[in-house]
Amino acid sequence: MEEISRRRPFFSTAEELYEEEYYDELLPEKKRRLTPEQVHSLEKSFEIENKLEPERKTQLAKKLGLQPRQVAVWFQNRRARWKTKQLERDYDQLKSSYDSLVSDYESISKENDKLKAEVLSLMEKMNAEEHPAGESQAQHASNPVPTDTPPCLQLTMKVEDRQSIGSDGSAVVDDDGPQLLDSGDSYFPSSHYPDCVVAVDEDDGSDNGGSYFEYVLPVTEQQHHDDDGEPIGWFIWP
DNA sequence: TTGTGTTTTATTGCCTCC
DNA sequence: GGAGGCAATAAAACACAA
Repeated sequence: MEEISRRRPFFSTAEELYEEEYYDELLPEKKRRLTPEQVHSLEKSFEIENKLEPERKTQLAKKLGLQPRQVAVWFQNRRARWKTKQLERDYDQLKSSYDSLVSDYESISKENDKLKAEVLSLMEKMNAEEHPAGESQAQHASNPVPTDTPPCLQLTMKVEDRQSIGSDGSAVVDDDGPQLLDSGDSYFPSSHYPDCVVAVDEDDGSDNGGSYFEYVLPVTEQQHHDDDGEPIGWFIWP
């Protein structure tokens, strides 16, 4: 390349080794740090343009009293340092974005849990109003699901049971219950429960790769249907 | 003073572009 | 095929604690 060969010859005699002038002159192979002025000038030039055209390289080298090769090497190393710093900056930025997303997710998740609890409590309250205490105490004691509970509500309870016993995400809602017919995105066998609307949470957070029924709710006569007559949208509670 | 970690300068080898 | 860029690496220079 353009580098002038400045390799130091082997010293043949001790005299040569100790000859001050000779040593100083022929030692450039030994690394010399650039002066602060040289570095400052190179930095300024780098700020303007981090790539070096041959003409600029020659000019800079002449101006700073360096070999063009040294200038080229300095730019090379400077680009490498810049790249490293840039990677660190990118990493920090991504990390803070990620942290912020996690925080958002956590607060939304809490809000979601709160709303779920609210829905369940309202459902229980409604159930209690429909079936006042004492109406069928014995039955309630032995079976938490009243026989006259609408099919949708019964299924809801089964689903809750499935969740509470820590199912591993099997596609079967209940061993004795209806097998799931839908091989698509939802596990809900809607053909078995034509009067129900299902709110499905696609990701239950358990990483089991499946969906489960958050809520299964009966639909009133004011329900909305799509063109095929299937119930759509959220339920309207009676 | 010395051992050790970091920074800076320089080399090597490979790759791409003209 | 030569020039120049980059990644990996070596080695000198430097900083700093013990």
